[in-house]
Amino acid sequence: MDKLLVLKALADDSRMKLLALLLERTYCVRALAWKLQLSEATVSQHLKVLREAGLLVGEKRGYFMHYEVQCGVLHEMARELEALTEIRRVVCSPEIGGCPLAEQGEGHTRHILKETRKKHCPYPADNIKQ
Amino acid sequence: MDKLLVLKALADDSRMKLLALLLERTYCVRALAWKLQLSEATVSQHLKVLREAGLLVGEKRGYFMHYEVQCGVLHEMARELEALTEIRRVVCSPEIGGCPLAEQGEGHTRHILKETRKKHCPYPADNIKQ
DNA sequence: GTTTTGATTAGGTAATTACCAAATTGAATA
DNA sequence: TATTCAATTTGGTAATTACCTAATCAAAAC
Repeated sequence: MDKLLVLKALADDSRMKLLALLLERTYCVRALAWKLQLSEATVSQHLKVLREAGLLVGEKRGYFMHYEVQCGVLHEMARELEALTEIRRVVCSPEIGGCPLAEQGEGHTRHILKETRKKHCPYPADNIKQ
Repeated sequence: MDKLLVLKALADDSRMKLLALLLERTYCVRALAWKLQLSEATVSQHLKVLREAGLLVGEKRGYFMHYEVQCGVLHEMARELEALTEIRRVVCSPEIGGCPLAEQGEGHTRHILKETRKKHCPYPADNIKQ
């Protein structure tokens, strides 16, 4: 799953409406266009974006396309957002083993010298350039 | 929470990276710009988008801004995606009480007459216009 | 085989977005 | 009070996107 592609697909009002409609039942493109007050071409393009993100799978039945929402991708995406929140903050605690940032070679150690900056920005100006 | 605003904010690679970085710890804008190889102005604008979506809250401490990721909004967003998947399909089942779509005045009843279309598109062409 | 018809693609436009350099802001310090 | 400096805003550009109409495609019906 391409996380970014899915988010971009979801980040549009018309496409969210299409998903919601297609979750409820099957609609032909003309019906979707009518519901959203858009041209069929525009709807078709939105459906393509959703398809390319993996959120829809289409199948032609008779005259009409039948689109099915891939709930699995929605679940996966939700899980990805949850996973983000699980990132824990790195904190300096000299008492119990020093500062994990000091070893990263990211210029953090310098701050220990400059007290005023230590508390504020782990990347002071004179440490970033170059 | 403006769902669409949050999705739009998340649907960008740079902004996702900013969130991930800021979840781990505080960075000054210059540090973020350096990490992402973007100008400080650009990063500042991305931070604004994230702020306006409610994903970040900033506080000035000394010279520097301290941004905090609002995990609550991420959780909410994840929950919204889950909620989407909970939409259940409406199905016609004449045996147990007829067709729930027939009463919606959406032109569904007509399909019962046109057998070939009934199975495919609930909105045939001649039923949509106007 | 030709016609019909739902869906897609092509071509073009207006609006939005991502980016940068330069100017501005405003809190902290000297 | 004046200066410093991180962050933001402004102004401008190139790329992307959402939308339309018209043309094309492909399956079904005749």
